[in-house]
Amino acid sequence: MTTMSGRSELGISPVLLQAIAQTLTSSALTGARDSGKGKDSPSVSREELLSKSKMDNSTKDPNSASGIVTQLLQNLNEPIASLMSVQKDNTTLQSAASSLHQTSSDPSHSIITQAGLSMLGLSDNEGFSTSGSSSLTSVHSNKDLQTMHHSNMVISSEEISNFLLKEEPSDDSDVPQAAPPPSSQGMNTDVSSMLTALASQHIQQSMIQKTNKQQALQETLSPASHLEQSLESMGATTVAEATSAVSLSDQNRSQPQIIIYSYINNNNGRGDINLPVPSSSGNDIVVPDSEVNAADLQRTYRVLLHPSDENAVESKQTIFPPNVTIAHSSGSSITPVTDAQNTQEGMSQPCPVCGDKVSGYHYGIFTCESCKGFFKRTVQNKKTFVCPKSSDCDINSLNRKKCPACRFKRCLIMGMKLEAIRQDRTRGGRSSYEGCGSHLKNRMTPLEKKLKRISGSGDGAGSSQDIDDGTKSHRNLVAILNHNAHKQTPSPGTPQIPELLRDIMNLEPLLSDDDIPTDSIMEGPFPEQALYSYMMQLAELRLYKLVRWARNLPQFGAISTDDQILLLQNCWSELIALSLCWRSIDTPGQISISSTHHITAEWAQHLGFEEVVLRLLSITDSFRKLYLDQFEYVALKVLLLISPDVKGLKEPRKIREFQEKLQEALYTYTNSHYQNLTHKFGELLLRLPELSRISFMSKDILLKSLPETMATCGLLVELLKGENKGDSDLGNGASGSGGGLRF
DNA sequence: ATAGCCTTGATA
DNA sequence: TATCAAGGCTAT
Repeated sequence: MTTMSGRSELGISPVLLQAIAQTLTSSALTGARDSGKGKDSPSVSREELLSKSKMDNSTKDPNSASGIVTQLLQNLNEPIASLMSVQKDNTTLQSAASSLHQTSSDPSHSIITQAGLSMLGLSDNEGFSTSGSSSLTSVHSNKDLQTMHHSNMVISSEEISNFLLKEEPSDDSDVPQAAPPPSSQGMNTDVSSMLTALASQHIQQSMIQKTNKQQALQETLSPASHLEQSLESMGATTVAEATSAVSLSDQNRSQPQIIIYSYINNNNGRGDINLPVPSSSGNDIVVPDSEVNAADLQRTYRVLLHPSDENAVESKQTIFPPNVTIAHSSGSSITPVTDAQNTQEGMSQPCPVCGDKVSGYHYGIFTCESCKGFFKRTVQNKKTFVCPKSSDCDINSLNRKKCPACRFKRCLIMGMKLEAIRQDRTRGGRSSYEGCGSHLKNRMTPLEKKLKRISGSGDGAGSSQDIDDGTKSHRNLVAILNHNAHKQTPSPGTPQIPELLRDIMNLEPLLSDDDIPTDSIMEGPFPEQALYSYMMQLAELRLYKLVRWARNLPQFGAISTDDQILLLQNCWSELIALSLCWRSIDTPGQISISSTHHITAEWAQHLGFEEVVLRLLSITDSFRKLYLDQFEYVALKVLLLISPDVKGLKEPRKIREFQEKLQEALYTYTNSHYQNLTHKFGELLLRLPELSRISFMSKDILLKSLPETMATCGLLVELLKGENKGDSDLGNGASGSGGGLRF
């Protein structure tokens, strides 16, 4: 019934229109690297829109879509405008602080909502502490606090403290004096230090609660309650990977530190921990045969990895043991670790490949002497191995000779680096491949040392900009598989990647979280309320990025604006769900909502959305087993967007054509790159309906936990309400202003 | 082929 | 100059 443009039919809300109008008319490629194509989108300039709209106003129904666009374009002082600016200046705190007043006062309510947001990938990618997340902790560095100190705050400290104290009036007394981070000394009257102090207390409390719960649960799963014991009991080998703490002074922006444990489990039991490789499909990892030299192997590896290196945040390389609480003595910080400690830690762990005694840092990880030699021989001599079984052999120091295929696979999974093998075989010297010294990258400042001393625990192993180093498991496997396919295709040189896919890939930087502010209140633990408010702001930002990304997609600009809007309305949550899966591809058992935050099913259960997380985990598993790679991932995203069957499209045919091109590109790519995975293309497409189900469930949860006070602000809320419009007439009626989206 | 030990050489 | 992560050598 909604086949024509115009507000009465489309029912596009002003907020969404404004958002889209802004993003569609702004110089959209800012922040993106040159796509090389310079494809200027055919959309009209803002001036054009404005002048056109003026005419429209005088001659047409002011309720027409373009009329509304005009109004919105002329009236840019809405919340959206300020949100847009958050990316560029430091008013984040201001926005967040002002939102504090709007937040529901029901803490549990907010927790759920916040978690829901996180699940949808709407939280910040870096530096946020979803308070109480058991997988990680955050630290306040001196720098963070200074940044906070200098932030442009418009809200008074009194206001914030009143708010916070009002939220949790009685709890504070229960908390043992969780001192504010020592680095806050001298600023005790600041808002920042006050927030930090409060945050410490809050987070400590929730950590205590969660630890108890998780321990209880964990003990039902395994008799051990401690990390090491637990992993050992599962037959797992632990390895301290990336045991480097953040060298905050070396970074432009600080990140919370996280404890990273790479682990592997041979039991494959209950889906708790899985090898990030298929065990059922029987796809052996086969090292290139003797016609292919090591240089080829490495070249392939690089070719595949290069594009997403730009966008490293998309694929996390850390694996957290699920269902494990990492205990630390203080709720507010973990401890920087010295080089010596890192080395010591690495040396004291068993070899991650076979469990033997570690002899040193070899090819990117700490391994034993034999696995070092094995990896070297294998790569240098271009060995080809095929597992006689199902590619999931157990590898230990006793049987490691039995199956070199699985041993080598495990080397790669654990993060041994092909590029560490020197092609020229020169001896001596230091290597320079990326991550070669990731265990030595800590240079603690005196203040960090102080922090460490005070927090007094040495179990923290952080990772900074090298977060992507180490276990490049999925990528490595994909690289090898890909290489194997190339071997069969005697076409030398770079693999053919359809231009369309390459163009799409070039837009990925638009979705990166690089420009999301990481310095201010969201650093470190923070009370749920403020965190939630701030996350709402970030949620908005991510949705804007989505719009901007879509707008720059090849051919998307040729679609009429109304159709663009419909398509975006239709798929935004699926896109977020899919990106969550991609983020989580290397964290089996966990959904990585950001580079630093991971949700286990258990935690999700605690917060009431276990079902969604389980489904996400399941679909992520299947992507992993299918060796989904980055080109396929971006193609799937666009396929989600370009769906000609959306109701109300003006030009479904045009959209269908685009869809067909895309489908063909993906088909070509997948079939040529994965010749031994003949079912891959179809399997990938078959995941999309499930993604829709997941996103529907997520939206439902989010909507139900949406505080009343948030009812009027933001694109996210607009979209959510639009979803709900059909069932309950939440929005305003036929001609209300700023109501829900109607379809 | 494996794995323990040796040699090398750029870097801190 | 000490370190340490590369490659080399060789008994098994």
